[in-house]
Amino acid sequence: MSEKAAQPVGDACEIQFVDEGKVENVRRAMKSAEAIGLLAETFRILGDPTRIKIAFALSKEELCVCDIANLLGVSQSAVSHSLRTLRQMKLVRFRKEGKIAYYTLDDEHIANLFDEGFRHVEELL
Amino acid sequence: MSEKAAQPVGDACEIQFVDEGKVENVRRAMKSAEAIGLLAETFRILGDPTRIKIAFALSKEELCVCDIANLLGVSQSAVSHSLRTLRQMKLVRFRKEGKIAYYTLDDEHIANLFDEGFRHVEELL
DNA sequence: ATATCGTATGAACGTCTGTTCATATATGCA
DNA sequence: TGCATATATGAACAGACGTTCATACGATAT
Repeated sequence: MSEKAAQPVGDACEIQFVDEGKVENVRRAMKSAEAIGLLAETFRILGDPTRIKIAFALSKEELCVCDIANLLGVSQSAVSHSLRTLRQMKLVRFRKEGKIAYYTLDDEHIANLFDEGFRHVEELL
Repeated sequence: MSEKAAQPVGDACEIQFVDEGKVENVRRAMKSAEAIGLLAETFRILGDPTRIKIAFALSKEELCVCDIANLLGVSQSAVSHSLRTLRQMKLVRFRKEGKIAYYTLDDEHIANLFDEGFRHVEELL
């Protein structure tokens, strides 16, 4: 009998590449695992209707938690939890004035992400 | 006794706004519910490590399923499922040549999203 | 002090999601 | 025709996620 059983019967194309050259190109252009992980995390955080509405609103105006909740029709608790998530990813920042917390976008790039994203989305409407 | 019990005991700031003017500005700048929903969905889809790696790779080169799987060290099945998700959001497109399916990014804007996103992320590293 | 307001947070619950496994389809080759 | 290859897909399971509810915390006002 032949020795083909020596090869682990895993998924297709175990070792060989269809286009070695292209794969090498991509390998060279690939970002660090950390960068990709952080970018995925950033997109994931923005990939929630509540959080993206909040972030988009904050890209237009500095707002307090209370006004965000009313504007979006979401509970104060949900907004606060969402803001914490956005904060942890350094997407928003806040200052406190008495008992009121005013939030803004922390990063200019995020507003650009929205612009670019809407450009993609408008082709789907 | 006073009539303050007439106000529903819900979350803070029931009816009044702290900054009516700002809220109005945001209201005017707000995108349609569909657009926001689609953008959130787009970000959500890209917010997965496997899918973002695939999409990023495809932003550099047209690749077949098999090479993507090997390049990223992910099972063929997982890649195929991921590609379907990306396809449904019109993020990637494919052509078939014999038994091989070659995928590419469907939208230029997505590559720009990556550029802008990495610019944000690099400030966190 | 005590009450109220704006905000934050922990726990809990139901839902959604990504992977794996098994299998199906379809093309190419012998 | 039969077999290997490349890809697609359905079911199922474990883990993650977002909201709600209750409550805590700090600041202001009475």
